[in-house]
Parts: sequence; C-alpha cells; structure tokens
Amino acid sequence: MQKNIIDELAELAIGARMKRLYESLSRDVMKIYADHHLNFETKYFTLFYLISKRGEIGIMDIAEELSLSHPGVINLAKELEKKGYIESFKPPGDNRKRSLRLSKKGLKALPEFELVWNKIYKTNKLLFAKQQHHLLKALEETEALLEKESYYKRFKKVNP
Amino acid sequence: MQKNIIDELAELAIGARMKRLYESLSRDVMKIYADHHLNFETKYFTLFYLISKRGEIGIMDIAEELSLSHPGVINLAKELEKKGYIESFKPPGDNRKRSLRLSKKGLKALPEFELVWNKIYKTNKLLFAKQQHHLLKALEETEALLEKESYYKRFKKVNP
DNA sequence: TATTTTTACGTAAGTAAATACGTAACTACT
DNA sequence: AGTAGTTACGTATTTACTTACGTAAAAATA
Repeated sequence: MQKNIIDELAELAIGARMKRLYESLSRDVMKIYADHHLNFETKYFTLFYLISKRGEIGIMDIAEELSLSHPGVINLAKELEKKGYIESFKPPGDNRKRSLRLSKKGLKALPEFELVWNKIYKTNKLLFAKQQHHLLKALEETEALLEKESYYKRFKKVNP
Repeated sequence: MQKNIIDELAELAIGARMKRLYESLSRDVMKIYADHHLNFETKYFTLFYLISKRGEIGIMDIAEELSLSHPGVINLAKELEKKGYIESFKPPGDNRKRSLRLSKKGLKALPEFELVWNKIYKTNKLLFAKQQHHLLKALEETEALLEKESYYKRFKKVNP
C-alpha cells in the first residue's frame, strides 16, 4: 500500500502509470484465456476481434484501425495464422493487396472467444461501476480533448 | 473524429487505448525536451527524477520503485551515463552493490529539467481540470481497487 | 566455522513492437 | 501509351524492453 515514486509523481509520470496498469491487466487476461483453454494472448485480441467483425479486411486497413504499423500487423497476422485462427487471401481487383479472414478453426472457436470477452466485459463494468472517476470515460475525454488540440500545442499555449 | 474499432471496443480494449494515449503523450513530451535543447527522452524521466530525489540509490532499489526489471535499469542507466547526466559508484559496506547519482553535468542541468517538468505539470493540471472524469484519479482508483483484489480474482468472482 | 540460502548484479538471449527501405501494382496526368 | 506519384506490402534492422541464467557477496543457519 506504500506509495512509490511513480505514484507520487502523479501528473508527470502518468504515462508510466498507464503502462504499469496495462501490463498488469494484460497478464491477468492472459491467465483467463489459458483457464479457458484458448491458445491466445492479449495482444491478439484487437486484431482477431476486428477480423471477426469485418469478415475480411486488408493489412493496411487493419494497421489504420488499430494504430499499429503495418509490419506489426503482418507479424501478428503471421502468428494468428500459425495458430490456425485466421487465413489470408488475395482479394480480387487489386494485386498488391492481401486480406485476412477467420479460418474454419477461427470461426468455430469464435463463440468461445465471445463468451470470454463477454465475461471480461462484465468484470470491467463492475470494476468501473464502483469508481468515482471512471477510467474509460476519463480516457475518452482525454483523447477527445487532445484530438481537438494536441498536447504539444496545449503545452505551448500554457507556457509561451 | 470518426470512431475506430478500438474506441467502440471500450471496456475490452482499454489496455490498447491506454497504450495509444501513452505513446502519443510520449512523443509530444519528447518534442518538448528537444525544444528546450535537452538531450533527453521521455523514457529516462522516472529514472533521472528518482536519482535526483534520492541523491544516490542502488540498481535493485530503482527496479523496485519503477516496476522495471533490473537489466532494464542497467540499460537505461548505461544510456544516461553515456549522456553524462549520471555516474555510478560502489557504495561502502556491500561489495555486490552499485549505486547511481547525478554527475556534475546532471546536477547542473537539473534546474533546467525542473523548469520543463514544472511546465508539463501545469499543462497536465489544466488539461485535467477541464474534465468530468479525471484520468489521474481514475488511474489511482483503479490501481487501488486492483491492489485490494486482483483483476484475475475479480473476474473469477464475477464469472464463477 | 562450514554450509546453505538469498541478494545484487551482469550478460545473453528472446520478444514485441517500431522505423527504414525496397519492390511491385495501381492511379493520375500528359 | 509513357511517366510520375502513390499505395500496399514485405523484409531488414533497430529499439526497448523482458526472462533466463550465471557469479560473487552477504546473510541465515547448522
């Protein structure tokens, strides 16, 4: 319960705190996948979920949506393909492109994943419900403000 | 302004969102250091600050405080030492230990750093003041709750 | 005091990403 | 149709860490 320096730093080390919290959540979610006998890691979630929602989608579109570099997407996709959850194909009309979709195994496993995601969703809802300051809403607000005017610009305005 | 899948995912991709926000802030803060002609990166902040506060501190104690692995600390320290801001020495009494402290250059630069940190602090204060849901307080609350009972345990309780 | 265990540190190897760079295909323009 | 610019993707390299492992010093214990 003792505060360490990052807690004390508060406004200055907010990045470090988010990272710390993210990593702790990530580890626990991984345990949850393992408990459900799903050969899956937290880092795959957004990609797998996105593909499941879109049916099929190209590499660059994924990179855009997930704010990842395209080599990052290629690597994640390679791993998910190796695990057998997705497959790639050449969409007609553009020979540069490669698109991803769920494989048979992925489609079959999807309901199981959805069950887990549902449970995670419920857990989070309850966790946040108890809080005065809602982490998700705070994130949303901060993102929205920074989209209107970047942190850098705000900094310059505050410190001319 | 259009929502992408990570925004829609809300409670499920909260980790990804924190990461995204962290990276965007990190980039802007780096620009700020550059504008102030400080040869410094965001990632060094917690280490440099910690050393400046403690005067001197050993590798393992740093790792503990910053929630980093000790090889991580060694690497960061190596870089900060190369930049000339810190130096290491053998503290008396324990021959296994190596401790870090600010170098002359580090001590000399400290007021400049403190000026920048002060400006960042002000910027953050103003940014958060505008918000209904305070990101920092939300982080604090979440961390406190998860310290009482881990996310994993909460998950199991919610989904028996 | 001798032995075992723990602690502090360093190095090596692995991982999850990014950036940099190159090629081929498509688009726009002449 | 030919050229210039852009886009989509892949590979190579770099970065910022981590975990795994080894060694020496200190502490605990027999």
